[in-house]
Amino acid sequence: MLHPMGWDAFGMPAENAAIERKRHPMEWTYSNIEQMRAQLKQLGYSYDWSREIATCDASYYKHEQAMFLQMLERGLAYRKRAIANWCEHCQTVLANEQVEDGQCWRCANPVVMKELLQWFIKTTAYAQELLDGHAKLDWPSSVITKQKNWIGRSEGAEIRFAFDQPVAGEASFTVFTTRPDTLYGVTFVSIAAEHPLALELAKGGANEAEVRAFIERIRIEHRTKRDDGDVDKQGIFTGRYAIHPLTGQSVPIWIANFVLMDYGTGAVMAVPAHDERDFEFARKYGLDLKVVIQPEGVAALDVTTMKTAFTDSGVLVGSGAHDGLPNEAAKSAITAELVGKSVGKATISYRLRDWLVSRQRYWGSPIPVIHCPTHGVVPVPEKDLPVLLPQDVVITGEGGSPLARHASFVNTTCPTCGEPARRETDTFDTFVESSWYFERYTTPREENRPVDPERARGWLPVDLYIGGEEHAVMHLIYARVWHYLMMDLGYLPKDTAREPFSKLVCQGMVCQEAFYSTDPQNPAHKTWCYPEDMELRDGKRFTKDTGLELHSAGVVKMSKTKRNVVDPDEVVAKFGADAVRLFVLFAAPPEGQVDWSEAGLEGASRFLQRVWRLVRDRRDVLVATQPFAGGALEGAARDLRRMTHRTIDRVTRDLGDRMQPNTGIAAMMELVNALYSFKADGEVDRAVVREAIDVLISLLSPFAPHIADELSEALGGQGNLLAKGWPALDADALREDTIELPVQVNGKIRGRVIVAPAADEATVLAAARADANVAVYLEGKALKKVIYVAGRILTLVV
RNA sequence: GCGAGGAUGGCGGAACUGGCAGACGCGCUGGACUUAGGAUCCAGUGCCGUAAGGCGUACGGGUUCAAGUCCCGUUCCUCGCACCA
Repeated sequence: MLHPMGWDAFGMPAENAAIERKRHPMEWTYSNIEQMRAQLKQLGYSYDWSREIATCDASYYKHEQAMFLQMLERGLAYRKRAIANWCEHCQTVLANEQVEDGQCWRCANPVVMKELLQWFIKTTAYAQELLDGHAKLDWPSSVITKQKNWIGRSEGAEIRFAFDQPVAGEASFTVFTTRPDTLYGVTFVSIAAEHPLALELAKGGANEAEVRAFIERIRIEHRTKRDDGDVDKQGIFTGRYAIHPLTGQSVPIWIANFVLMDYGTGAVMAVPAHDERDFEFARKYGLDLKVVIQPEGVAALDVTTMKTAFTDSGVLVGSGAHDGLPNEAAKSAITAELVGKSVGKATISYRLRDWLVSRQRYWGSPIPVIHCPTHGVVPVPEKDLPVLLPQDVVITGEGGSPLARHASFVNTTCPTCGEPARRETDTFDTFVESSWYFERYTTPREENRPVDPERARGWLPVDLYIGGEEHAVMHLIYARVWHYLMMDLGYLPKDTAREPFSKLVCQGMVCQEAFYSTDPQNPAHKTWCYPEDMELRDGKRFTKDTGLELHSAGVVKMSKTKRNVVDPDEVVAKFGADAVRLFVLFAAPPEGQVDWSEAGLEGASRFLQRVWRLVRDRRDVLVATQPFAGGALEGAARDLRRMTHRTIDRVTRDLGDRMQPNTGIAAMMELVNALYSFKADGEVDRAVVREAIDVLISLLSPFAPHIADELSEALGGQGNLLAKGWPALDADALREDTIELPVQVNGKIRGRVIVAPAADEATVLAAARADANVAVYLEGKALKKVIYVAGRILTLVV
């Protein structure tokens, strides 16, 4: 088993700390690692620290630089212009979550959309494989669904429309549609403002200036306002027409703000009678509608009275030879007609975009390319890797990337011609590091390649991957793609498991109620308050320092920002690592959220103390007693031993396939309760108790390793408990002589009878009739039906 | 709007394939021991009822001898996507 730990250490938190605290990201990062490593060790996790990695170490990131160069060579990574959030004041690109109400999170200046040359990895090449791979995965269905939506496969057709006259040398353009069945209902076409031909269409026309202004406005507004969801539909007529590929009619070409350039072909055929967006647009601008699908069994649609587009299924009308066809069948029929006339074809479109991996930031792995005035983009030769991130920089957060101002980093020579050249100053998105760290864990000290292929294949795939559901799409898509890429680039053998994560469990967060106060001068600004800085007055909470009233933000994920955190060092000092571990495991099933509670923690601690006293109070007797070795038992001793072995069974399954440690802990608590109730009387009884306690200690050790080791030693155990192995289940001990069987009459429990577990129906029925209370309900009635589920229930119907 | 998941005592949660709803813990109530108890131990704790008994797994219906579990509809909550043609 491989149970490694490491540090995803590049990225914004360190860079922000550098800006705010005037500390170097490297120093800040490594001091955090030190502290967190100590905390994890204190909690007693069984990590293999010999495999520890930190992604900000050049010995790690140099391999992703090498892999990226391979991708570049094979065309799986490339550079193109793309639109990004840009703060003019800070001269930097912002992530979407750094844009607040259209303003920069740091300087509150407006954020604009700017086109920059950016680096991409071709995730779209794997769109279909990402979907097909889902069949092999034992993952939560919610995660699979999210990935499917993210990838967004849709089947449809590409259809070529000719221009009335060539535009910039082009005779035609192509649209993508999922509704070829509505093709005869096209009354206009819409193209994106970013479409290369958008401006060309208007050139020389009467309203060229207007169209130009419209395009400029939409290009800037387009993305920033998309978050609002409900942006008004806007468009402008280009003055030009397209020729319908089947009817030959002329339809006007519009530019519309809701058409996206980076999906499909950036142009759509508009069928306002059968598409909500086109309907809204057509009504706004007074464009024609044409009905080509009629619903069956209701009044015919009338374009003059329609209040909404008709998007359900029906039968084709006004569609030439296709009239009368159900619209589903018409999709392929019309596509076939298009193919026959060489003006279209069936195609599949995906929402998934290529992965933008460049960031104009300091704290990340440099992208290993050089820009030469003569030779353009030149990869850094592999022998020159890694491109080290320079340490001697000043980070202010303003004026763009510090790397761009670092002369000795930027100024270099072209590997091809040796002339002066400029080094790329963008760094990788941190999702790059997290996309292959699990591969690296298999052989973390390989010097000259990312992994040792044979050994990596041996370890992979990851049998059980545990992570938060927030990684459902981005990380878990990128990591799958990177694994495919490593296989396809030859870093892993061809027979390596194609999917990197077999089973995925999304664990819940640790949560606690968070409180904030608002400044009367500036009510929008929340100041979060630590629990120790609060005081209670008249049932309300106030801050100790400013005296402002506090408001609850509810029970939310612990975060330093919201100050609803607990210091692991403090709780470990107070309750011990074992109690903390036990509490977290007991409070909820793994996928559920844990609400932090001091009372719950005390409960866990109380249980451990109960176990401790159980051993301490009987220590001398226990040490002098050998555990029960087998043989006949009766009465309470037999019951206790059955309980012991049932607990082995339950805990084993709860830690295994069921993956429900909370119920396993409950089982151990029941065993402890039974041990407290048991009165040991005589040698055999004591042997059974000794066995039960030995078992309890072993079962407890994965949950509370420190106390388990301590107790084992107190009872004369030698060495590590782990070496002793897991307790063996004695199936014989589980057997019961008699059971209490509930008896129902007409669906209600009316009595219980004591019978042998395998008693036959006649015996059980006789016993039931003999039960006084059952007899009351059977009195004077004919027995219509008897249902006997052996070992479970007897139901009588009268 | 679309998609996914969920709703069980005062609280966190159990209940494995339809078969005794509420395991275990927290909290609460009473008692014991104690100078003391926020330690420990014992008892109780879904709701109504003195009891017998009745009612109970968001709400309304259905299938079944039997439903927290299966089916249909409704409400609410959480998450994701949100002009993707």
